[in-house]
Amino acid sequence: MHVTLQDVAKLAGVSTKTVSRVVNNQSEISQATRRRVQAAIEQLGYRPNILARSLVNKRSDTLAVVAWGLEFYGGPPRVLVGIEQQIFELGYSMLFSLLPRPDDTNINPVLDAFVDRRVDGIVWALPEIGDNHKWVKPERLKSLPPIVFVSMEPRPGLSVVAIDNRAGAAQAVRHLIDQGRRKIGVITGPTTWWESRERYEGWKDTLQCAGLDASPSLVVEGDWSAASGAQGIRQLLEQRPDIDSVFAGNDQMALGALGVMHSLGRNIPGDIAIVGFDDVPEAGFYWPPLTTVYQQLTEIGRIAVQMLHKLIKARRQGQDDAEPSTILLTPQLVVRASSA
Amino acid sequence: MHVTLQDVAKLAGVSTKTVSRVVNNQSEISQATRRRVQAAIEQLGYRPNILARSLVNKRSDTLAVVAWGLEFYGGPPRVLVGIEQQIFELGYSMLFSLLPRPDDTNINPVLDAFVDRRVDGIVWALPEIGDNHKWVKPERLKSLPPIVFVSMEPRPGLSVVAIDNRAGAAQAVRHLIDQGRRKIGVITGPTTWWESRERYEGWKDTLQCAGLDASPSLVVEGDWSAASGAQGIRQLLEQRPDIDSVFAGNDQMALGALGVMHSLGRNIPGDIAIVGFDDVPEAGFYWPPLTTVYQQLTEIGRIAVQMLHKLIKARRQGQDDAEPSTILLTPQLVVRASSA
DNA sequence: TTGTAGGCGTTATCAA
DNA sequence: TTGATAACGCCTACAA
Repeated sequence: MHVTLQDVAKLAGVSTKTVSRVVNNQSEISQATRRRVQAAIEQLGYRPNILARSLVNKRSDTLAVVAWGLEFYGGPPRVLVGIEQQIFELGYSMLFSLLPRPDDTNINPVLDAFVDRRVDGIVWALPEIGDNHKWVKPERLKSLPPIVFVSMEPRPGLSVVAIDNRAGAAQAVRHLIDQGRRKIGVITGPTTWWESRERYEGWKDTLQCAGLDASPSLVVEGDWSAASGAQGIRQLLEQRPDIDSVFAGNDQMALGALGVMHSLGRNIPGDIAIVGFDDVPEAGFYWPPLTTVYQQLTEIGRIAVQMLHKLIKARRQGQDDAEPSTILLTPQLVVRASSA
Repeated sequence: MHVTLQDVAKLAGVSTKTVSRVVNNQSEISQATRRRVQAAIEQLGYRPNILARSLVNKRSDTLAVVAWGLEFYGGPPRVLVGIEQQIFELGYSMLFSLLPRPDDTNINPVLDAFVDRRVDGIVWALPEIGDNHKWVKPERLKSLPPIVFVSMEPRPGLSVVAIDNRAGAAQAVRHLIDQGRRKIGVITGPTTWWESRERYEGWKDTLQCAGLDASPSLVVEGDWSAASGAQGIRQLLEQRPDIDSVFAGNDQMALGALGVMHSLGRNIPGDIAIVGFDDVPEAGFYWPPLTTVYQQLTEIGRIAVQMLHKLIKARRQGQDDAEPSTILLTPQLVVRASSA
């Protein structure tokens, strides 16, 4: 079926090892034979069997990636693009898996599939929700290739890349305060999500430091969807008719809030200022254009793969796993008309 | 490093072949030895090396997927989710690649990487743009595993799954006509895109059949972005101040158009009705909620993989490639306030 | 029911 | 500079 080294060797009148050397640009080979072999390779359309190579080399040059939620909002795809680009640029292939649910704790089948295929490393790009990180234990990690976690709460001994959600939320709230707002409500994502809690804490800390009200009546919980944002702001207005601004945990919920304001005939930002989080590509075209917090998600993906690459190289050199590190990127506020 | 069949065999006091039988649930084995072997497997934490297995079986149980544009709009991620789910459910692993540019004609490195890894099949999930399908020739395909194309113009001899964009656009325009609109402009995607041309043709055919104006002054070309939608409607209003509605080639461009209408103080749908295409999750929360065309993108992904699976099985049984087929899914109009 | 021998396609070792 | 031989981990054929 497929052309093999043997076929090429036979045609070129050399040994398989010689062909192998040509294929891998190894050591010195006489120009003459090299050319002869190369001609044979092209004539036969030879392509090396990476599986066989991996078997003997004990490395698959493949990285595994686990993700979730590509279809629901804009974040995961952007992270994935960064991951894929960096994987490709480093010469790896990418094995890809989605979890059916983000808080799935039944992750062993996924991990086993990766191990069975002898991937060189794993990028775990799932949000931290509830207990879904509990499987990460030293004894389990020992039987796995190096792993880098994306968007998980940093923990000693683990390699983690994440956005500093707290700092991002603080920027957003600080901006509202600077605009003269004093009654600042918040629509959080699900409190089971670490990222969501961080954004909430950023809201709370900033208000408290400024000596402003951060009481529970200013807080409602959404589920990231625009519908929950709409529901959320209705509830907020009921609890606290005096609010002058709202910080939403993501752009979708902010969008839902905008819609409710329109249908109530309220003016934005005149009556109420609204700020989101994420800076989805459309945010600048919402009505009014949405002030939000831009996250370097593609960069996060790239950095995660770079870290992983280092861990892999380190383990190969017998360094008993290079010191794991944590990288937190600080997002950037993007001011638009919904708040100014 | 890794536990092998040999290790298990030694511990259980049997031959490697016996262990292999247990691992693969093969033929009859005495309960006694089976249990003994299984105990050894668990004790050692044995995991089969799929690479070695693939080498001898001449099948990797891996499907390759090529995509593009995950970060720009909502379509590709939804297709990808369907692809991944179906791949997983059929017991394959998924090798994943993104192209840096969708109209890249330099696809040989990508294909080679797949062939080198002996993938069992390929899902080519790239939009058809310009000449980017020209590499698909019988002689090239012969040296490749089975391929299914997603969102490409159907061609004899190829397996293609796509949305019937023309029918979708026709539904949208027909709806506008039914609402009493008579001067219906269109903001198309890039005309280099097959999908975009199809939607344009749907617009044109429907208007012509209804005896309405479909002249070039009613047409502007965007690039799928919200910004181009904004630019597009400005240009349309200049060319044809008399338009009473606009069909946008996707939801992003429709969103851009909505924004311009707001800033001009025009009423939607009173002054101008607007219809999009895609039904992104947020479309129902745009202001006003956007009438648009829902595409079964996840379904497209699943169907593509199912077709691929059949092609693979057929080729294994020596059927000289099962008859390739084309599947066109008809999208569904979703009526919201922007047009009614 | 179980085991032995051989090979899948590649690379490393070590000798020529 | 080249080549024979032995792995890598698994599975199939054929025996026992």
